[in-house]
Amino acid sequence: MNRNMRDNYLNFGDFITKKREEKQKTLREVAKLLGISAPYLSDVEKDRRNPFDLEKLDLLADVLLLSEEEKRVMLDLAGRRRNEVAPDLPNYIMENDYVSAALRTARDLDAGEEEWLKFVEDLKERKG
Amino acid sequence: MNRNMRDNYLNFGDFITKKREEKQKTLREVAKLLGISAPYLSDVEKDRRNPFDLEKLDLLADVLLLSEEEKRVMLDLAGRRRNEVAPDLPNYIMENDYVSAALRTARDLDAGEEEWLKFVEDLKERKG
DNA sequence: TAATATATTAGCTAACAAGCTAACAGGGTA
DNA sequence: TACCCTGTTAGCTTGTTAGCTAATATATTA
Repeated sequence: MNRNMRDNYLNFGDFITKKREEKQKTLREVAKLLGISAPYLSDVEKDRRNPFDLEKLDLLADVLLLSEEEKRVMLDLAGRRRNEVAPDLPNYIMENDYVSAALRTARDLDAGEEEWLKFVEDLKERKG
Repeated sequence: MNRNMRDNYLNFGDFITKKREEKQKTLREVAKLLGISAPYLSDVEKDRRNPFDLEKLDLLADVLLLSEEEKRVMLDLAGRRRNEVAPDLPNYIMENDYVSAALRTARDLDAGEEEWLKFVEDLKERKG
Protein backbone atom coordinates (compact mmCIF):
# COMPACT_ATOMS: atom_id res chain seq x y z
CA MET A 1 0.00 0.00 0.00
CA ASN A 2 2.63 2.52 1.03
CA ARG A 3 6.37 2.56 1.46
CA ASN A 4 6.04 0.23 4.45
CA MET A 5 5.53 -2.62 2.03
CA ARG A 6 9.27 -3.03 2.14
CA ASP A 7 8.99 -4.01 5.80
CA ASN A 8 7.56 -7.29 4.62
CA TYR A 9 10.97 -8.42 3.57
CA LEU A 10 12.47 -7.95 7.01
CA ASN A 11 12.67 -10.46 9.79
CA PHE A 12 11.63 -9.58 13.31
CA GLY A 13 15.11 -8.58 14.44
CA ASP A 14 15.79 -6.35 11.48
CA PHE A 15 12.40 -4.75 11.86
CA ILE A 16 12.81 -3.70 15.47
CA THR A 17 16.37 -2.60 14.89
CA LYS A 18 15.20 -0.38 12.07
CA LYS A 19 12.37 1.11 14.11
CA ARG A 20 14.67 1.67 17.07
CA GLU A 21 17.20 3.48 14.94
CA GLU A 22 14.49 5.55 13.29
CA LYS A 23 13.49 6.73 16.74
CA GLN A 24 17.14 7.34 17.64
CA LYS A 25 17.16 5.18 20.70
CA THR A 26 20.12 3.16 21.85
CA LEU A 27 19.89 -0.55 22.38
CA ARG A 28 20.75 -0.17 26.06
CA GLU A 29 18.07 2.48 26.47
CA VAL A 30 15.35 0.29 24.97
CA ALA A 31 16.55 -2.74 26.91
CA LYS A 32 16.25 -0.83 30.14
CA LEU A 33 12.72 0.32 29.30
CA LEU A 34 11.73 -3.26 28.52
CA GLY A 35 13.32 -4.51 31.69
CA ILE A 36 15.76 -6.82 29.95
CA SER A 37 19.51 -6.91 29.50
CA ALA A 38 21.20 -5.26 26.55
CA PRO A 39 22.86 -8.47 25.33
CA TYR A 40 19.50 -10.22 25.32
CA LEU A 41 17.99 -7.47 23.19
CA SER A 42 21.03 -7.55 20.95
CA ASP A 43 20.61 -11.26 20.35
CA VAL A 44 16.95 -10.78 19.47
CA GLU A 45 17.74 -7.93 17.09
CA LYS A 46 20.31 -10.14 15.44
CA ASP A 47 17.63 -12.81 15.01
CA ARG A 48 19.59 -15.28 17.09
CA ARG A 49 16.93 -15.62 19.79
CA ASN A 50 13.18 -15.79 19.82
CA PRO A 51 11.16 -12.59 20.05
CA PHE A 52 9.89 -11.66 23.50
CA ASP A 53 6.57 -12.54 25.03
CA LEU A 54 3.47 -10.52 24.22
CA GLU A 55 3.77 -8.28 27.25
CA LYS A 56 7.19 -7.09 26.21
CA LEU A 57 6.12 -6.77 22.60
CA ASP A 58 3.29 -4.47 23.64
CA LEU A 59 5.70 -2.44 25.69
CA LEU A 60 8.14 -2.31 22.82
CA ALA A 61 5.44 -1.02 20.49
CA ASP A 62 4.83 1.80 22.97
CA VAL A 63 8.48 2.54 23.50
CA LEU A 64 9.10 2.73 19.76
CA LEU A 65 5.87 4.65 19.15
CA LEU A 66 4.73 2.21 16.50
CA SER A 67 1.55 2.86 14.56
CA GLU A 68 -1.18 0.23 14.72
CA GLU A 69 -0.13 -1.03 11.32
CA GLU A 70 3.53 -1.22 12.30
CA LYS A 71 2.59 -3.07 15.43
CA ARG A 72 0.64 -5.64 13.42
CA VAL A 73 3.65 -6.11 11.16
CA MET A 74 5.85 -6.57 14.20
CA LEU A 75 3.51 -9.15 15.71
CA ASP A 76 3.29 -11.06 12.44
CA LEU A 77 7.06 -11.13 12.17
CA ALA A 78 7.32 -12.33 15.76
CA GLY A 79 4.90 -15.13 15.00
CA ARG A 80 6.73 -16.10 11.84
CA ARG A 81 10.08 -16.18 13.62
CA ARG A 82 8.61 -18.56 16.20
CA ASN A 83 6.86 -20.54 13.50
CA GLU A 84 3.62 -19.96 15.37
CA VAL A 85 0.44 -17.96 15.18
CA ALA A 86 1.14 -14.26 15.78
CA PRO A 87 1.18 -13.91 19.56
CA ASP A 88 -1.72 -11.47 19.81
CA LEU A 89 -4.16 -13.96 18.31
CA PRO A 90 -4.28 -17.10 20.47
CA ASN A 91 -6.23 -15.45 23.26
CA TYR A 92 -9.04 -14.35 20.98
CA ILE A 93 -9.16 -17.72 19.28
CA MET A 94 -9.10 -19.73 22.48
CA GLU A 95 -11.66 -17.70 24.33
CA ASN A 96 -14.33 -18.12 21.68
CA ASP A 97 -14.93 -21.67 20.61
CA TYR A 98 -16.97 -20.62 17.61
CA VAL A 99 -13.81 -19.06 16.19
CA SER A 100 -11.98 -22.38 16.16
CA ALA A 101 -15.04 -24.02 14.68
CA ALA A 102 -15.25 -21.40 11.94
CA LEU A 103 -11.55 -21.73 11.18
CA ARG A 104 -11.96 -25.47 10.69
CA THR A 105 -14.93 -25.01 8.42
CA ALA A 106 -13.06 -22.44 6.39
CA ARG A 107 -10.06 -24.72 6.15
CA ASP A 108 -12.06 -27.79 5.23
CA LEU A 109 -14.12 -25.96 2.63
CA ASP A 110 -10.95 -24.43 1.24
CA ALA A 111 -11.99 -20.86 1.86
CA GLY A 112 -9.45 -18.57 0.26
CA GLU A 113 -8.63 -14.91 0.26
CA GLU A 114 -11.84 -13.97 -1.48
CA GLU A 115 -14.08 -15.47 1.20
CA TRP A 116 -12.07 -14.07 4.07
CA LEU A 117 -11.98 -10.61 2.61
CA LYS A 118 -15.72 -10.72 2.13
CA PHE A 119 -16.07 -11.67 5.79
CA VAL A 120 -14.01 -8.64 6.75
CA GLU A 121 -16.08 -6.38 4.51
CA ASP A 122 -19.31 -7.66 6.00
CA LEU A 123 -17.96 -7.06 9.46
CA LYS A 124 -16.93 -3.53 8.73
CA GLU A 125 -20.27 -2.80 7.24
CA ARG A 126 -22.15 -4.15 10.22
CA LYS A 127 -19.95 -3.09 13.09
CA GLY A 128 -17.42 -0.55 11.94
CA MET B 1 -26.73 -31.69 20.43
CA ASN B 2 -26.37 -35.39 21.05
CA ARG B 3 -25.06 -37.58 23.80
CA ASN B 4 -21.51 -36.52 23.02
CA MET B 5 -22.23 -33.25 24.73
CA ARG B 6 -21.03 -34.93 27.87
CA ASP B 7 -17.59 -35.19 26.36
CA ASN B 8 -17.31 -31.47 26.82
CA TYR B 9 -16.84 -31.94 30.51
CA LEU B 10 -13.83 -34.22 30.09
CA ASN B 11 -10.23 -33.20 29.92
CA PHE B 12 -7.95 -34.54 27.22
CA GLY B 13 -6.66 -37.44 29.28
CA ASP B 14 -10.08 -38.60 30.35
CA PHE B 15 -11.35 -38.30 26.81
CA ILE B 16 -8.75 -40.52 25.22
CA THR B 17 -8.95 -43.01 28.07
CA LYS B 18 -12.67 -43.28 27.55
CA LYS B 19 -12.35 -43.71 23.80
CA ARG B 20 -9.60 -46.27 24.23
CA GLU B 21 -11.69 -48.28 26.65
CA GLU B 22 -14.71 -48.04 24.40
CA LYS B 23 -12.64 -49.60 21.67
CA GLN B 24 -11.32 -52.21 24.11
CA LYS B 25 -7.70 -51.52 23.52
CA THR B 26 -5.04 -51.73 26.17
CA LEU B 27 -2.82 -48.82 26.99
CA ARG B 28 0.27 -50.76 25.96
CA GLU B 29 -1.32 -51.69 22.68
CA VAL B 30 -2.14 -48.10 21.84
CA ALA B 31 1.25 -46.92 23.04
CA LYS B 32 2.95 -49.38 20.75
CA LEU B 33 0.85 -48.26 17.79
CA LEU B 34 1.73 -44.64 18.52
CA GLY B 35 5.40 -45.48 18.89
CA ILE B 36 5.67 -44.26 22.47
CA SER B 37 6.22 -45.92 25.83
CA ALA B 38 3.31 -47.08 27.94
CA PRO B 39 4.23 -44.93 30.95
CA TYR B 40 4.29 -41.87 28.77
CA LEU B 41 0.80 -42.60 27.48
CA SER B 42 -0.32 -43.33 31.01
CA ASP B 43 0.90 -39.94 32.19
CA VAL B 44 -0.94 -38.21 29.38
CA GLU B 45 -4.14 -40.13 30.07
CA LYS B 46 -3.85 -39.12 33.69
CA ASP B 47 -3.53 -35.50 32.59
CA ARG B 48 -0.10 -35.16 34.16
CA ARG B 49 1.68 -34.45 30.88
CA ASN B 50 0.96 -32.46 27.80
CA PRO B 51 -0.90 -34.09 24.92
CA PHE B 52 1.25 -35.32 22.05
CA ASP B 53 2.18 -33.48 18.92
CA LEU B 54 -0.21 -33.28 15.99
CA GLU B 55 1.29 -36.22 14.16
CA LYS B 56 0.62 -38.56 17.05
CA LEU B 57 -2.81 -37.07 17.61
CA ASP B 58 -3.72 -37.83 14.01
CA LEU B 59 -2.44 -41.34 14.45
CA LEU B 60 -4.35 -41.72 17.67
CA ALA B 61 -7.57 -40.64 15.99
CA ASP B 62 -7.04 -43.38 13.45
CA VAL B 63 -6.09 -45.99 16.01
CA LEU B 64 -9.18 -45.21 18.08
CA LEU B 65 -11.38 -44.93 14.99
CA LEU B 66 -12.66 -41.53 16.02
CA SER B 67 -15.35 -39.83 13.98
CA GLU B 68 -14.59 -36.41 12.54
CA GLU B 69 -16.58 -34.81 15.33
CA GLU B 70 -14.80 -36.81 18.01
CA LYS B 71 -11.48 -35.88 16.50
CA ARG B 72 -12.36 -32.20 16.64
CA VAL B 73 -13.31 -32.59 20.29
CA MET B 74 -10.02 -34.32 20.97
CA LEU B 75 -8.04 -31.59 19.26
CA ASP B 76 -9.89 -28.88 21.15
CA LEU B 77 -9.21 -30.64 24.43
CA ALA B 78 -5.54 -31.00 23.49
CA GLY B 79 -5.35 -27.29 22.78
CA ARG B 80 -7.11 -26.40 26.01
CA ARG B 81 -4.82 -28.60 28.05
CA ARG B 82 -1.80 -26.83 26.54
CA ASN B 83 -3.51 -23.48 26.92
CA GLU B 84 -2.96 -22.93 23.23
CA VAL B 85 -4.81 -22.87 19.96
CA ALA B 86 -5.97 -26.36 19.00
CA PRO B 87 -2.97 -27.91 17.28
CA ASP B 88 -4.63 -28.50 13.91
CA LEU B 89 -5.22 -24.78 13.38
CA PRO B 90 -1.87 -22.95 13.44
CA ASN B 91 -0.80 -24.23 10.04
CA TYR B 92 -3.89 -22.94 8.29
CA ILE B 93 -3.66 -19.61 10.07
CA MET B 94 0.03 -19.13 9.43
CA GLU B 95 -0.02 -20.11 5.80
CA ASN B 96 -2.63 -17.53 4.86
CA ASP B 97 -1.91 -14.04 6.03
CA TYR B 98 -5.41 -12.84 5.23
CA VAL B 99 -6.64 -15.18 7.95
CA SER B 100 -4.56 -13.43 10.62
CA ALA B 101 -5.71 -10.10 9.27
CA ALA B 102 -9.36 -11.14 9.39
CA LEU B 103 -8.98 -12.48 12.91
CA ARG B 104 -7.62 -9.12 14.05
CA THR B 105 -10.42 -7.23 12.39
CA ALA B 106 -12.99 -9.52 13.98
CA ARG B 107 -11.36 -9.12 17.36
CA ASP B 108 -11.06 -5.38 17.11
CA LEU B 109 -14.62 -4.92 15.92
CA ASP B 110 -15.82 -7.25 18.64
CA ALA B 111 -17.31 -9.78 16.28
CA GLY B 112 -19.20 -12.35 18.31
CA GLU B 113 -20.83 -15.68 17.76
CA GLU B 114 -23.48 -14.24 15.51
CA GLU B 115 -21.02 -12.84 13.00
CA TRP B 116 -18.85 -15.91 12.96
CA LEU B 117 -21.79 -18.22 12.49
CA LYS B 118 -22.99 -16.11 9.61
CA PHE B 119 -19.54 -16.43 8.07
CA VAL B 120 -19.78 -20.19 8.36
CA GLU B 121 -23.25 -20.20 6.82
CA ASP B 122 -22.11 -18.07 3.91
CA LEU B 123 -19.20 -20.40 3.33
CA LYS B 124 -21.35 -23.48 3.34
CA GLU B 125 -23.72 -21.89 0.91
CA ARG B 126 -20.98 -20.87 -1.45
CA LYS B 127 -18.61 -23.80 -1.24
CA GLY B 128 -20.26 -26.68 0.53
C1' DT C 1 -1.38 -69.82 44.82
C1' DA C 2 1.56 -68.69 41.19
C1' DA C 3 1.94 -66.55 36.93
C1' DT C 4 0.65 -63.18 33.80
C1' DA C 5 -1.63 -58.80 32.14
C1' DT C 6 -2.17 -54.18 32.84
C1' DA C 7 -1.56 -49.72 34.49
C1' DT C 8 1.05 -46.64 37.27
C1' DT C 9 4.89 -44.39 39.85
C1' DA C 10 9.45 -42.64 40.33
C1' DG C 11 13.00 -40.82 38.49
C1' DC C 12 16.30 -40.15 34.84
C1' DT C 13 18.33 -37.72 30.45
C1' DA C 14 18.85 -34.67 26.54
C1' DA C 15 17.43 -30.69 24.43
C1' DC C 16 15.92 -26.24 24.46
C1' DA C 17 14.46 -21.58 26.05
C1' DA C 18 14.79 -17.40 28.67
C1' DG C 19 17.27 -14.89 31.01
C1' DC C 20 21.63 -13.08 33.08
C1' DT C 21 26.85 -11.15 33.88
C1' DA C 22 31.35 -10.23 32.48
C1' DA C 23 34.23 -9.09 29.14
C1' DC C 24 35.26 -7.33 24.71
C1' DA C 25 35.78 -4.34 20.12
C1' DG C 26 35.30 -0.10 17.84
C1' DG C 27 34.17 4.74 17.23
C1' DG C 28 34.08 9.62 19.06
C1' DT C 29 35.68 13.11 21.82
C1' DA C 30 38.05 15.70 25.95
C1' DT D 1 46.13 9.00 24.66
C1' DA D 2 42.60 8.02 27.68
C1' DC D 3 37.91 7.84 28.37
C1' DC D 4 33.24 6.77 27.37
C1' DC D 5 29.45 5.19 24.76
C1' DT D 6 27.73 1.80 21.66
C1' DG D 7 26.82 -2.85 20.35
C1' DT D 8 28.39 -7.60 20.56
C1' DT D 9 30.33 -12.20 22.09
C1' DA D 10 30.87 -15.92 25.24
C1' DG D 11 29.27 -18.52 28.50
C1' DC D 12 26.58 -19.44 32.61
C1' DT D 13 22.13 -20.62 35.28
C1' DT D 14 17.51 -22.02 35.76
C1' DG D 15 13.36 -23.98 34.34
C1' DT D 16 10.63 -26.82 31.18
C1' DT D 17 9.48 -30.45 27.95
C1' DA D 18 9.53 -34.84 25.62
C1' DG D 19 10.81 -38.86 25.99
C1' DC D 20 12.75 -43.04 28.27
C1' DT D 21 13.67 -47.37 31.77
C1' DA D 22 13.08 -49.82 35.92
C1' DA D 23 10.29 -50.98 39.41
C1' DT D 24 5.86 -51.35 41.60
C1' DA D 25 0.92 -52.13 42.33
C1' DT D 26 -3.28 -54.33 40.86
C1' DA D 27 -6.16 -57.50 38.62
C1' DT D 28 -7.07 -61.78 36.19
C1' DT D 29 -6.68 -66.19 35.21
C1' DA D 30 -4.34 -71.08 35.00
